[in-house]
Amino acid sequence: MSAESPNPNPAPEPTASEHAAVRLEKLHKIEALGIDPWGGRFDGHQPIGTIRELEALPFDDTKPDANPKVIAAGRIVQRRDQGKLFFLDIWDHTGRVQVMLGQKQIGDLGWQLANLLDLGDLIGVEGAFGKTRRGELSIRATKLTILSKSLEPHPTVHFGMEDIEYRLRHRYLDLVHSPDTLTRAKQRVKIIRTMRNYLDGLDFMEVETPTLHAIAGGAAARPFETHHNALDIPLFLRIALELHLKRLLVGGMEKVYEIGRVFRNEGISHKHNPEFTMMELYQAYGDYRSMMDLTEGLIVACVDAIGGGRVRPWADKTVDYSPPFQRARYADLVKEHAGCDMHDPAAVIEAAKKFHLPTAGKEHDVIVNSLFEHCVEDKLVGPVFVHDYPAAICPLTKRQRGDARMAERFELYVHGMELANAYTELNDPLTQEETFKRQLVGMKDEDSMAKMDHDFIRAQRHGMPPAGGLGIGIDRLVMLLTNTQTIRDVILFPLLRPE
RNA sequence: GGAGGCGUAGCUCAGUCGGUAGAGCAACGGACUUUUAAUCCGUUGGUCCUGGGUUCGAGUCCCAGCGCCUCCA
Repeated sequence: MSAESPNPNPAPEPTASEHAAVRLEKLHKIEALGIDPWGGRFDGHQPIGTIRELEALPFDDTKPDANPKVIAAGRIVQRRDQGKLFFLDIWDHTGRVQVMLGQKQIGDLGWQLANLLDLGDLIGVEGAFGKTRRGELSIRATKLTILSKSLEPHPTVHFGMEDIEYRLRHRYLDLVHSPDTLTRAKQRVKIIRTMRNYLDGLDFMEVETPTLHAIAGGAAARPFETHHNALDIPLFLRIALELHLKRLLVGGMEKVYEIGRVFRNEGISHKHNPEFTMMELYQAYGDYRSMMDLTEGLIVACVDAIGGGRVRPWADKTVDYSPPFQRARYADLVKEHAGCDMHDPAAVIEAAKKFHLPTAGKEHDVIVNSLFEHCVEDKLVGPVFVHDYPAAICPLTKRQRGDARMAERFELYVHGMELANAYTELNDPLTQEETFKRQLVGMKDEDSMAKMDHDFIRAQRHGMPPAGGLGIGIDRLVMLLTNTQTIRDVILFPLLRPE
């Protein structure tokens, strides 16, 4: 980093609180005992969830070895001192368990260490597992190891993590203290893994394509700009995976997919994060109808994978993911909700005016689409495949054989959210070149779905197979399946303005 | 981009009409070897988001800014 451009995102200053000072002092006291407060390798511990599954036995003080020995590691989340006996609750991502630290049981040095432990410290314990007199599953520690000292105070168990901003800026604490956050993170992993397994089972090949693009195409979005120093060229972070995956179709990869991050330099909302995860797949010799079947199977597999049935809650409503999903023609929906024939220019303009939508200087299909967005989208409960889109807003899509005004495309909607987008891929480089040019005329870059990409056209000119293509927004899928109304809670570290 | 809401102790929150900055938990000191939101006694802890303004006096009212949230485009 050059001297002229200091780090624009400096980390916030460490807390200069009294709490931090007290903990630092304890750290030094631990060091004075000859103990490394930062721990090290710690072998043999089991997940706490697994330990809890052991059959619980009553303690028998006369035979301390009678109960099974366990080793656990976790974060101290609660502490109840009882004179010369401390009860600690330690937590790991699989559960929580009580630990008993007795002065007699853990020895002199162990007891001195025990007195220097705080909420938030990571410890390892070894001891017999059983129940207390009150019936609480506990590890009666005979050995105590500190694995890491926390120099900052942690939220208390029963009054923590209410403030949304605090949770987002301290996601590591949120994971510990908000069970839903950890559960969602695990469900997200499961959904993505299910998707991979499903596609791998269909002989799709997973690939990785570049994130840095010379031309950011494949979607209508403003890209992030960057610069490569050695080549001295501008580069853009990708806004879609599409154009490289299609090049691979030309290369003979007949079934190909990628799950990866895309970046769009746009506003932030409960449905939008500037970087998000897309799954895109392409299947040679398929079309948008075969994509519908695949989409349905894929989504149902994900629904089944996280359990809880196919009728799932969404806010105060529900969504039924039982196949087959409903199908509806775009034109019929426009007719039903906007009250006009989408192929009748005069009727479309009249309808647009009725809903106070701008029409000046806009192409017919663009007006139709704004009618769709304004009148139809919110009413789509779904899951519903909306199919056969106006061609002009689909520059990468093959036109219908009998009606060039329409494109072979569908989107899958659930409660007004676009969950999937698919089409019969345009593989005719001559038409492709035209639609790229046509999109460019009188349109701002960020509004255009297509930017002239000569390298892509050249690839297509070498013979791209007819194909079906599908894109699924992973974040929105996870939102829907985990009943999470904001994208910030399905992304562990959503973008926030630096403090 | 527009409108509204919120911002007070480490955390969760009160704070009346503008009149000494509060509680619970956490922390600190003490008692306690079967507690479990342990209990009991005592103590500490504040840039009231920031900067202006009005006022004898501002957490409170006004203006501007920052951050987050919600809704709208």
